[in-house]
Amino acid sequence: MKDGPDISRVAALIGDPGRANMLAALMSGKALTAGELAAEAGVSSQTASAHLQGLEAGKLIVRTKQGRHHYFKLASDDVAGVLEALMGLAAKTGQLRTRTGPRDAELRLARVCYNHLAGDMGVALFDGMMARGFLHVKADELALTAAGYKKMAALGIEVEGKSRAPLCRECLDWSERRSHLAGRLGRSILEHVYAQGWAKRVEGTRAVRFTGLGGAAFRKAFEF
Amino acid sequence: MKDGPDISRVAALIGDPGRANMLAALMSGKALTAGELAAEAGVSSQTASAHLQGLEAGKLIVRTKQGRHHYFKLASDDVAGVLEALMGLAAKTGQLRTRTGPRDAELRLARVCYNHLAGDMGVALFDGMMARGFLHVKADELALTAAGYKKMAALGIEVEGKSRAPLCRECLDWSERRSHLAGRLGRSILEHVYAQGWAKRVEGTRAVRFTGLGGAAFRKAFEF
DNA sequence: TCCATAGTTCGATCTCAACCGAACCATGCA
DNA sequence: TGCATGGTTCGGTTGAGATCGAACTATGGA
Repeated sequence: MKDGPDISRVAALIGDPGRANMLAALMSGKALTAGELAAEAGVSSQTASAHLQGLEAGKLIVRTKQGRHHYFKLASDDVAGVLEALMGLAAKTGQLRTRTGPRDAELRLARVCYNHLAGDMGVALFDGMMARGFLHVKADELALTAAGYKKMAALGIEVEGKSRAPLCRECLDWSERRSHLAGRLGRSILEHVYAQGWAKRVEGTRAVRFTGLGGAAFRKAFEF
Repeated sequence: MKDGPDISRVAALIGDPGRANMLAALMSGKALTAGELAAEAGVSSQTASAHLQGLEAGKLIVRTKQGRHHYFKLASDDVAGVLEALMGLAAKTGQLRTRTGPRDAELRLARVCYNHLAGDMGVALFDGMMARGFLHVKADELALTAAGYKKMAALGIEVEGKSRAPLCRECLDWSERRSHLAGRLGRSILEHVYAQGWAKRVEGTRAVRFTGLGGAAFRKAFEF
C-alpha cells in the first residue's frame, strides 16, 4: 500500500549526520558557504560538496553562486517546519544531544528559528499577541487583526510585501513544545528587534541575547 | 554547532523505504502484526523483524504481544505529525509517487490520517466547526467552545476521558495543505461516523468511502 | 504429544553510500 | 600572467546496514 508521497527519500537525506548538521546550521536562517557547511558537518570539502548536491537535488536547499562562493539556504519554510518537527520528536523520544549547560539555557530563553524568534521569548510574544487580540485564527489561517495592523504600523514594522509567503504562520518549538510566530511577520519582528538594538545574535550559535533594557523594551512595545 | 536534539537518528529510521512503508501503513491508526507489516514493506519476515526492532528502539512505534502475534502501532501522535509533515514536504518537492488514478481521487476526498478523518471531508469538517463557533483557538490551544460541547452531547459523541492526550489538535493535510481535526475529539468523531454507518474503510487502503446518504447526514449533523 | 504458525536470532552476503586523496575548474587579486 | 583560494570531479577504499537462508523459540490447536 504505497499511498501518499514518497517519504523515505526526504527522510534519508536528513538521516545522515553530516547533512543533518548542515541543515541544522541553516536553520539559523543565514545563507552559508560550502566551506562553512563542511566545517559545520565535520567533513572534508569534497564530501560536503557531494552532500550539498544531494540536498539541492532533493529540493531541501537552494544554491546561489556569488563570485567564487556558493551560498546555500533552506529551500522553503516548509523545510524548516519539518526540521523543527523532527527536533521536537527527537527531543521527546530522548535522543537528546543537549547537555543542559549554560549555553543551553541561553538557547531555551531566546534563539533564532530559521528567521524568526523562538524559545521562551518567542512563545511569550506569540501568547501575548494572541491575548492582546493582535492575532487571531480563523479556519486554520493565522492572521493579523485590525488592532494588530495598527500596532505594527505604530511600531514601524513592515507588514506589506509582494512575497506570497504567508504573513503569519505558527511554528512549533522543540524546547517549549508550544507555538511561536513564524512567517514574514515573524521575520520582520526579529529584524526590528535587531534594529532597535534590543538584542543580538551570539556569534557561532543560534542564541539571541537580549540586553537588560532591550528585553524590557521589547516586552513593553508588544505589551506582554 | 550541535544545537538541539539529534535529528538524524530519527530521520534515518524513516529514511529506509521499507521502514517508511511500514510507518505509512501504521498511519491508518490500526495496530498491525509483524507479518502484515512485512508484506506492506515488501520484505521477508526476518528483515521486517529487524526493522521493527529498530523502530521500537527509536521509540517511533510500540509493541503489544497478544498470543503469538506482535501488534505494532505508532508510539504517539507526534510521530504521526512528523510523518504528515514529511508527506506534505515530499508532495511539494515533487517526489510524488501518487499517479492520480481513481483510487487516488478517493484518497483525496476522505481518508484516515492515523485515527481521524483527513482529505476534503476532514478539512471541510474542521472549517465548518470553526465557522459555526464549535471550535476556537486561544493562545495556541485549540479547544471546544461551550456551543461545541453542547453539540457533541446532542450527537452523543464522547468528549470526556481520563487520557491526558489533547482533546483537540490540528493536523496538516498533505493533499489539501490545510488543517483538519485530530486529537481525541477527531478520533471520537470518526468512530461516530463508522457507528452511524455513514462511511466505512475501503479494505486494504486508507480511503474512507461515504455512502450518498451518509455523506449528507454527516454534513447535516455537523452543519457544514 | 505432535504439528502448524508467528516471530526472532544467527550468520553470511552484498550493495550502496560516505569518505578522502589527487587532480581539475573558476574566480579574484596582484 | 601568475598565484591563491573556493569548489567540484574522479577514483578507489571502506564500513554500515539491508537482505535472506536456516535454525530456533513460543503459542495455539488437534
